[in-house]
Amino acid sequence: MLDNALKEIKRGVSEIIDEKRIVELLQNYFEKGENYFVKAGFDPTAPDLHLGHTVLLQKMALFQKYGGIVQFIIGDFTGMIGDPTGKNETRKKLDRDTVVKNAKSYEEQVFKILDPEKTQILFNSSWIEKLGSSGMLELTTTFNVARMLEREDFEKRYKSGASISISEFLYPLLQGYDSVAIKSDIEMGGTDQKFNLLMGRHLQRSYNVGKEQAVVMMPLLEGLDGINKMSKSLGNYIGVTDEPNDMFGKILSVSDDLMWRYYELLSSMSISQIESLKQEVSDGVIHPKKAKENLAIEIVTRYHGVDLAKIAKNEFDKVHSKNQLPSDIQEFEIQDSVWIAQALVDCKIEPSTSQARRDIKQNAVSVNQAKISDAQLQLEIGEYILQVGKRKFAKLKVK
RNA sequence: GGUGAGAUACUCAAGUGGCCAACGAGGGCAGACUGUAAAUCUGCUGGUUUUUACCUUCGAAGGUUCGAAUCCUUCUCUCACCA
Repeated sequence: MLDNALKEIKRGVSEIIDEKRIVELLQNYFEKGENYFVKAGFDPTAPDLHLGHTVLLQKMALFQKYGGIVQFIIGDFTGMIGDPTGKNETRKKLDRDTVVKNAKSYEEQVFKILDPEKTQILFNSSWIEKLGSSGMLELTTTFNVARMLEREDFEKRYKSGASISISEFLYPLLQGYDSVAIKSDIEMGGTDQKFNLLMGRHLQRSYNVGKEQAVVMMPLLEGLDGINKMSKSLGNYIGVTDEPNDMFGKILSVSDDLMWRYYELLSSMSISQIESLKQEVSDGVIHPKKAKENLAIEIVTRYHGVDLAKIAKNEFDKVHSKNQLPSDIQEFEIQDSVWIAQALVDCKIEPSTSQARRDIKQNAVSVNQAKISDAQLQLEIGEYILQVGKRKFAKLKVK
């Protein structure tokens, strides 16, 4: 029982610090039914979760299955500083309404994975603001600059002479102080958070909390490009609120290699099942596309339900495999006859008439399923299906 | 505080009076090929129904010039070295 739980927990993790402690917690749960706290911190802005975040969330959900109470911390105070990356400037404090609104939005997304019954949503301003200036000062005495500079990001910037703001030193300290305030038993985060996560242990010791949190680090999921980590700013992400069709298409567009990575970190299939699937694919028994489809269905089902997932699959086959039109095309209406390039812009499938001209020249534009080559074409009164490339469609009615 | 260097399109980065809507790379888009991809090859990548043309763009504002991303002045911001 315990062995199995531990094995499940260790799946896909990149590093665990103080595994003994986790075993202890699990043991207490199995023997005495005791719960424990699992902490994870999130930025208060833009609650737009993508599958990269869900790697962490799914692991948190697993802890919930084995007695963990998740402490979901919204860093509304630390958000003002911003996690040091060198680029972040001090940000404005979000007003209460915005914070509350963002928190709501987090809940909607997060509870697709986490069990609401076993989740506490907490705001770190509620205890950090109580610290006051003397408390803050006390906090700074627990650590020294030399060690702070060990943090990879600081070290690089220090060596290269780039600027490091004093306030940035406060970020790891305050985030670590969260662990003191809420007495977490385990803290979870991405591998890039190692320094901050360890800070929690350090501060729990300094403040005599009576326990030191174990740390579980999850790898950063690669984005659709297969190279960079998944992030919104790089545009290589699959959002948990993406439409079923988009979500399905994005997963299917992932490379074959990356597919296995996604299987490991996102699928609920066991490692051994994945291994045998992998074998079957390399033996040619199962087509890689089939394997990818199954993954896509599993993930879309998780966020949208089985019915929409099936529809998304059919839709994808229709458009990409059979080259038919999607069933749901946006419709537009225009008065009088229009120039084709202008029509494409008006239907929002081209950004400018210049771009439209180029695409027509490149044989990328179809009207009613037939490629066109005349950039001067006028659309007279009637109904048209316009298409640019493989993915952009619009239905146009000219009156 | 002093001295020096720099700011060019989505990003990096050439260009130092006209041949510049601006080399090159990455990214993106499109075509071919596919399994949906990836890889590969090819084309495009500021805007505009004057498309072998016109308009706007090289940190900002002025100026010199027939002509400025390029020269001059001021300003803003970044960076380096010294104190």
